Amino acid sequence: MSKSAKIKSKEPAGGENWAPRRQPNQQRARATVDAILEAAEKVIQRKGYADTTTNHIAAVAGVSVGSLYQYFPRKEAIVAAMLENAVVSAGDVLRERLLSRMEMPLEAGVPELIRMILETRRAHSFVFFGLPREVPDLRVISHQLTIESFLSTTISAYFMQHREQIKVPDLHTAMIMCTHLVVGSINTYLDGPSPELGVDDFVAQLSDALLKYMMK
Amino acid sequence: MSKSAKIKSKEPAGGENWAPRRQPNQQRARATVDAILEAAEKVIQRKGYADTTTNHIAAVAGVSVGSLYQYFPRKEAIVAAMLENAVVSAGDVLRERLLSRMEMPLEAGVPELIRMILETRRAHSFVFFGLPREVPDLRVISHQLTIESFLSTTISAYFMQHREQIKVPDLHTAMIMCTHLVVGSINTYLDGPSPELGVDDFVAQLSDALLKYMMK
Amino acid sequence: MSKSAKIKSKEPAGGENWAPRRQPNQQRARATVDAILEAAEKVIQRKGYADTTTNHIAAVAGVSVGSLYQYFPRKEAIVAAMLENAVVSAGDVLRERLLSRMEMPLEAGVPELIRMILETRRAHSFVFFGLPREVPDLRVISHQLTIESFLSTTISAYFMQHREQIKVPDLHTAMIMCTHLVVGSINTYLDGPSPELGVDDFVAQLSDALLKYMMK
Amino acid sequence: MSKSAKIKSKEPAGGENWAPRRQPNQQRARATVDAILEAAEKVIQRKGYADTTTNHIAAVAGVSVGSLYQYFPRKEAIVAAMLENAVVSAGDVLRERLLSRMEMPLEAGVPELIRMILETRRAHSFVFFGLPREVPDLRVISHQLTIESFLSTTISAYFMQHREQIKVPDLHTAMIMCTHLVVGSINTYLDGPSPELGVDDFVAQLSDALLKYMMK
DNA sequence: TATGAATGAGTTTTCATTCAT
DNA sequence: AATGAATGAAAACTCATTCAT
Repeated sequence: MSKSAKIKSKEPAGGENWAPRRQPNQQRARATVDAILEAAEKVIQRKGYADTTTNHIAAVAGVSVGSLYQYFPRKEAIVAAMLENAVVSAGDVLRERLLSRMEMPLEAGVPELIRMILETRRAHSFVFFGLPREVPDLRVISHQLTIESFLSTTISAYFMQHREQIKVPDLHTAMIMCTHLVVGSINTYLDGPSPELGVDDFVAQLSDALLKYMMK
Repeated sequence: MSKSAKIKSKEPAGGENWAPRRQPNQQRARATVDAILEAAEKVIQRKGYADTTTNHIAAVAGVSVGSLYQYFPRKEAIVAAMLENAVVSAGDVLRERLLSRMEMPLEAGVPELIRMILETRRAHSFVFFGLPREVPDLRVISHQLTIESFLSTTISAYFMQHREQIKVPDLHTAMIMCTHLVVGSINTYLDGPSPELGVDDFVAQLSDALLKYMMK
Repeated sequence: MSKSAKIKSKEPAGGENWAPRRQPNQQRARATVDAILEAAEKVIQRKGYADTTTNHIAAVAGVSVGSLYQYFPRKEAIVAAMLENAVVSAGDVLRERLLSRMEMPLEAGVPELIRMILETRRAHSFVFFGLPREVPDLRVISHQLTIESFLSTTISAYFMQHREQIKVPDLHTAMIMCTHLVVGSINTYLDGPSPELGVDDFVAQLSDALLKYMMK
Repeated sequence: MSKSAKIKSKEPAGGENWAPRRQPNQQRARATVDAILEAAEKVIQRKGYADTTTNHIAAVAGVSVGSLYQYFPRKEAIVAAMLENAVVSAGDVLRERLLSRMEMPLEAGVPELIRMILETRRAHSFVFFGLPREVPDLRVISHQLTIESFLSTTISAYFMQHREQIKVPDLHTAMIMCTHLVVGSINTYLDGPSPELGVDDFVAQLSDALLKYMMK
């Protein structure tokens, strides 16, 4: 039983409610929510989710626990919001940058694409890698929401644009495989301890592998 | 000193102690330890580490909490032991199977290698993927101990054996990159929800990509 | 960090922190603290410190354990607070009463003084005698804080006031000795099982001994 | 409820049984008992009674817990035995030394007596002072058994021997008072932190006070 | 008689969440 | 809307004691 579940549940036991408790439409409220989210990221990053107390988050945010619970019905709702924020913003950035490179030829575009993904992941590293790992109940929503799906779409979209250059018997399979190769390698690369490969080298090699895979 | 005080100063304030508290040299003890480990795997897999209580593990193992703590000084020590067990046994299997395939030509050996790694990982899936994610303090030792390093060595060893067929400017870089590609892709593949690609297809594709990458 | 891990590293590893966790500035809080302190005295007196659980104290105080720990970071902090309270209040009483008797001649003043000390000690008997004995870690602070030092000062002050009547070669030594005689005898008297000597007799005899000791 | 009481009591709930479980009549057994007692003193002195586990005592004694419980039915029985040992041996020493000084005149005998008591107490300091304080349930038996009563008897005996020199209206009261003065002062003296008075000075002053008190 | 593995009730302490003000 | 005191269920861990071998 998770800690939240342990609590004498006053909620009539309906489905989970991940949404913030109220839409903060007023400025003051918006500021409060932001302060909480910021504080949460700071604190959780330092101490880990399990060791972060809502009271501590509230204190760092400069609000009372009561206020915190006004906007987030349970602890997990805070990290859910963090994740959503990050995913949305990262997705926006990615989409935008991709659009302007859609026409780039594969030889130049693939390294660009890889680098973009790498950087986006690194920028939000903690939220993307750390959080879903530490918050068990977040994993469910994480897999749907995570940038993974954005990436998959993004990558596919780009390759579809250049599909006539691609020499593979089954395009769909290749798409999936590309996603695995790109996302997987980047994960392993970023997740490991200090890498034995410079970023530029890594990007170059991965691009090389990808291009060879797809263009005979 | 009161009970609470005991907690503070029990360990002489050195680094963490992951080792089992005593070596069970009698068979009754050995059985207890095994039962605990088995129960732990079962329970943690089902409920997640954070939601698993030591009392529950003990109950499932059919022993008392006291016995549990006789052999594992803290909750984390249990999962540490699980991880070590899995890493060692997986490593053994892998090494052995690899040796008998060392002479296989790349075209046949690479798929074999990939499949072997994939299967080993899948067999111990939870311990390799789930555990280190859920147990923050395990991550440190996990990275050193994890099969990752075995894999890296394993893969490198095989490719070195066939290095004259490999057409890459920098063999070292290629080795590293191969590890990222293999391990990363397999992780992503296994880690995702139900895969859109059959195992055979996945292995075939990954092998294809790898061979192309390394042999022009 | 898991629950157990929290325990280890909660306090930044400095010296013990005996201070109450927060200053109860609101009256509700003040009432809670007082209730806890009262309950603690009652319960510990009856069952002994080692056999008193914080849950029980809280229950008797009519508050939740959580509240208890809001104000007292560890079990020992409760008795530390009790001791400090008692020492301060006893010291105040003693000082005040002594001042109004400073001019009393030795023959009348010494019995007065002895009786005062006896009564003060008896009033707070448990806190002064029992507590420091039962709570090992309290002993350190107890010796500095204890009324012992107050007594020593108090007694010395009075005798210094009348030093011209005192016929001893070394006034300093005599002062120290007097403290030992008074405090020691009173301790033994109060600490024993039912005394074989009435209080009045005891005070008279001790006064007698003291006066003879100091005035030839 | 004390810890021992908590245990599912297999004992039919008769009166306490403080006696060692069996009379160790064989050599090996005697050695075991002694080893346990020695280990107990060493360990308890260092860590305090509450923090000393029976397992630890057994380990230090070089025997198994099982053996320990063969001879001491409960943890407290160990300290009870320690106390009894000390009291008996101290009593013997005291009695013997006193007998040879019975005829000494008060002026020389009183300092001798005081020094004897002081030294005996200091020699067994921990057992006499520390133990009874730390072991709640020991206090009952402690008061009857403690050297206190020996002292009282001892002191009285000596003074009775010289009662014709004593000029007090009520000899009985004086006896009691003397015990309080001697025992109390010595306690306070020994119990305090580093004393401000040398032993010789202390003995001299206390003797002085005593003699003046009793001989006008 | 010795051993030491096993027991399990009981303790301290935490922290998500509520609610009176 | 905000505050922060109060709540209390639950978890990790200990250790006196037992008992099968």
